Amino acid sequence: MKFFDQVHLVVAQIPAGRVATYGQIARLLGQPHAARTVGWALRGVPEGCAVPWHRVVNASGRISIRDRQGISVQQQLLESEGVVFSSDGRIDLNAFGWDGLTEDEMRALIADS
DNA sequence: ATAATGACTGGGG
DNA sequence: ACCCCAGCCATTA
Repeated sequence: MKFFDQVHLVVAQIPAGRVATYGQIARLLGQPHAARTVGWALRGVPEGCAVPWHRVVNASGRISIRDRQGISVQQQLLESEGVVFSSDGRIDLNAFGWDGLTEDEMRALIADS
């Protein structure tokens, strides 16, 4: 299984109303320095795909998309799930951050496919 | 096989 | 707290 697929698998575990960071996903997959690659993996997620790509933001609680279009789209999706953005466009990770998965849960997840 | 490409990060200034 | 910069890494536009 490719790294990208594993990324999609993990991201699919993030519950609505919660957010994770690129680095966090990378660490869960045992590649603590592949945060950029995680972003790359999400960039190509098709529109109707089940992967909740919008629930991933950067370590400072901000949206990392380049164009304004995408930013508003992601922010809108998150707000519709109850995630609150501060006036400067930041999310309080202490309040909305995802706990992640235990090592056991991770093993079970990667086991299939 | 090589080089280029980022939706990243942590540390320093 | 903010900006800049040097690592980092799977994939291949």
